[in-house]
Amino acid sequence: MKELWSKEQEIRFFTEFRKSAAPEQLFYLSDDNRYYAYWPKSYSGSKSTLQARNALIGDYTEKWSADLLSEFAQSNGYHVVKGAVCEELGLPQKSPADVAICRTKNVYQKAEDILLIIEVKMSIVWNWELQLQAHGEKLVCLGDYTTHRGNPGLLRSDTVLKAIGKCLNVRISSFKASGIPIIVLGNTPITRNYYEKVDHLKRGGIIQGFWSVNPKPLDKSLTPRLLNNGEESIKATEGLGFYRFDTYDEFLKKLEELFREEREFFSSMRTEDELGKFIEIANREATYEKKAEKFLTLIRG
DNA sequence: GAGTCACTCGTAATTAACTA
DNA sequence: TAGTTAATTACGAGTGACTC
Repeated sequence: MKELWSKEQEIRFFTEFRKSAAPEQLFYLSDDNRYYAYWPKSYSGSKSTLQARNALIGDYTEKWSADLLSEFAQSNGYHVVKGAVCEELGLPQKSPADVAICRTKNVYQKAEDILLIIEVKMSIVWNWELQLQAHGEKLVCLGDYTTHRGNPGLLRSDTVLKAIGKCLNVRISSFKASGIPIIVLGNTPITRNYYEKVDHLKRGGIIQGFWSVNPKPLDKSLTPRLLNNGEESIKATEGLGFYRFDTYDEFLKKLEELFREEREFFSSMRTEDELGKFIEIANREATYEKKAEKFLTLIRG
């Protein structure tokens, strides 16, 4: 049984990379010689911007996401591919799919063998202090993302926009992309400003969901911790464009749902007269599937 | 070795919301 | 209406991987 994102995963990240990286590569060093993962909001000393950690986080979270999907893929006879390349779908070697579920295990994929594309946008969510001690070292959690200056993962508008851009690039690359679902996988909520936008993206068939695999991004004290806008971490948006998973089973269920039905993305800018004609022609076909096929052929013609 | 790109995150600048 | 605070956007930073 796989586990979703939690403090445990972040401890593993720091523990793993501390074997090969100096504390200064993973933590900020404050004026009073303390190592912080993020600058605490209460800290007022001199600050720097840590860059050496970025690529490590990207790599770690992509591997972790691939592992999270591996059981599901295997049980269905598919493969999880990290960094899948498919020129046809606008996924060149320079900007491959972070993770994909495919029919084969090759990095180089044909469009028809790709079943799901996943864009991973994850960060370190909590703040941590590395305490060096005489006998080893200790990681102490200092608080959730409301307590530090960092704005992790999908809480950043530019991260969300970048994810949308990449997904859109795949969608418009080829008609072969129109049946492949695309998911943005994160470990934070999204900001209120994007609630309606992610729902529109889902309804429009561009991105099938912004999924958070972090069940408890906020620490709760005896009284529930509220965000500035007066709400706790959001479970889902109205149109399910954003969805937070609380258990691995729930995640599996949603994945199965995604694979169960074949979908077709289409977009167009046609006059009502043209659309009416297309519908009339398509309606002459015998079955709903045939009607849809005919309609899509006409609209793409 | 130069150039390009993508990674994430700090912060300046801008916009929105609130208060007196 | 002006001043203040909060929220959001956009830019640019260092690094490693990659290509030529």
